[in-house]
Amino acid sequence: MSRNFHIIVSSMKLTIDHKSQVPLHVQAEALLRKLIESPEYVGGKLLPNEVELSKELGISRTTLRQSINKLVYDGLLSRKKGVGTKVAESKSLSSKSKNWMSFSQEMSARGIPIRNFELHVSWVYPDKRLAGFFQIKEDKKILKLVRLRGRPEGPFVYFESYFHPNVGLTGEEDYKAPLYEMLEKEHSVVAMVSKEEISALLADELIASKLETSVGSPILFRKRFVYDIDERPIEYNLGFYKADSFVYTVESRRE
Amino acid sequence: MSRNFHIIVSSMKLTIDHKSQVPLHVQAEALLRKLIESPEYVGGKLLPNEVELSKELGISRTTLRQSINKLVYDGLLSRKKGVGTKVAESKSLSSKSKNWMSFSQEMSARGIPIRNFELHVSWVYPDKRLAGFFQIKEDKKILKLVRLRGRPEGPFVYFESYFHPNVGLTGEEDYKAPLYEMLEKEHSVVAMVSKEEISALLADELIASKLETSVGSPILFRKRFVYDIDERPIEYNLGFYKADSFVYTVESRRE
DNA sequence: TTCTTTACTATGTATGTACAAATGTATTAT
DNA sequence: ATAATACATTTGTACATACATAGTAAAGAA
Repeated sequence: MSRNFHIIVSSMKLTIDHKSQVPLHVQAEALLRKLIESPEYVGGKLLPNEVELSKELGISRTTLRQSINKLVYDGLLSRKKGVGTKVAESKSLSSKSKNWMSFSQEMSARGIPIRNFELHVSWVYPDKRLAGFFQIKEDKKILKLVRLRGRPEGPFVYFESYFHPNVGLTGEEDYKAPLYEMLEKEHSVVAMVSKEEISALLADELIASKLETSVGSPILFRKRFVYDIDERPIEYNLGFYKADSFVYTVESRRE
Repeated sequence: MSRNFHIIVSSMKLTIDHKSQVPLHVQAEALLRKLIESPEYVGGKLLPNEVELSKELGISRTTLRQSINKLVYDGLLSRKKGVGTKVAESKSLSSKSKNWMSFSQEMSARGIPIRNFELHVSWVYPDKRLAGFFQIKEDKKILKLVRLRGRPEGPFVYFESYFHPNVGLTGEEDYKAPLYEMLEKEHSVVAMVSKEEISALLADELIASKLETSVGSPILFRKRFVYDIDERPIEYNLGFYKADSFVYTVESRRE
């Protein structure tokens, strides 16, 4: 007989599916992430102890600890020997940070009219890096979207985007409209988490010609990894910004 | 009979002491940190596999994995199933905005030793921009802090900081310690909000010479405005990062 | 050759177990 | 009352073990 392992918090039922392909410690981590959002625990109440919780979820204490460790490392939980585990007081400000916007939203928020200079849609084989990010095989084609956008006077950003096959894009969509809105309405894909890496580099010939600048001019380079609510990868995005016409802003607040 | 567990790399003998009070996984982590600094492994050579290595060190595979996991999380190692573990190619540093950390905290969290190459403290008249930000008159001197910091091998960031007079800095403080902690403890000033503008530029002569790179190389430029709990300005900070050794990361989550 | 199958290697996932150490609480002795 | 002691609780450390899965390479079939 197959039991159904779960935990109920704020009349919300969080379960672990032992038949799922998703590793148990990943499921447990996702579950804990939701758990610690609930008002019951943000107040500083201790979580159920590890032995209890592992029993409730039907996983071993070792596996559970694997998940907890990650959250501790991320600064979401804090533990004390002999006491217990609770939501960290300085619960990261990531959730509060408001920089979750699509390009068009970012621009219109600044009052800048957008123009699309180029737009190419194609199906390509992922390289190792992409296949790794999307967790797919390299012989499975994915949608590639290349966009050159900017102000009426001229382009200032060159995008290269790749999308996970499961997102269900056909390549026939209207890519002039805000992308994430379209994904949500037409494909029921909700972009939830975005991880970005920002660095600087010099324009090579391709980038320089696209952005109508000279080789060796400074470029703000942004890699963006977008995930849905279950931390599944949706989009891999490379953005090359002309540094003299774009500034990336971040606002963070300690809690 | 007590065996002596160790590993030899670059004629350096790294050992694990089973009689020590320090937990084995902590010792193993420290050992691996040294190990992966050696030229043998930075080249991309695979580390000994987990089963072998755990035997050599006289610890269980589980314990060893605990150490490796942490280094993977810190971005120092990368693993591939069926292949092995090696030093991550882009062993470049990154800054996680979500944790609201000072430079030294960011670095020490990643196990990177910091070195201060230069440190200059002076009192200067603010220019218009600074006076405007701090809401003070231009004839009121403010504290200027210039720092050149980086890894033992060489500097990778050049900071220019200015502080509001009301913060109460005398210029005699210990600026090698984490700055915001010191402000909080000794001057009861709590940094709360940080607004950052990130862009790219080319190294000019000053920056190039300080960062030991060439004129025209790509620099990640970060302006940082720091405010206290009442939104009063505390610090104005300019950071010039060598782009090839620093990546700025942002993680955001929609609510 | 070229493709397929097979074997091997290394990491990934998961469990069960045992004892250590820190903390808080209840009990007892002074 | 106060201090010392004992006990229960909870996380921390550590091990042995088993099987799953991805990647690589060698052997075999077309």
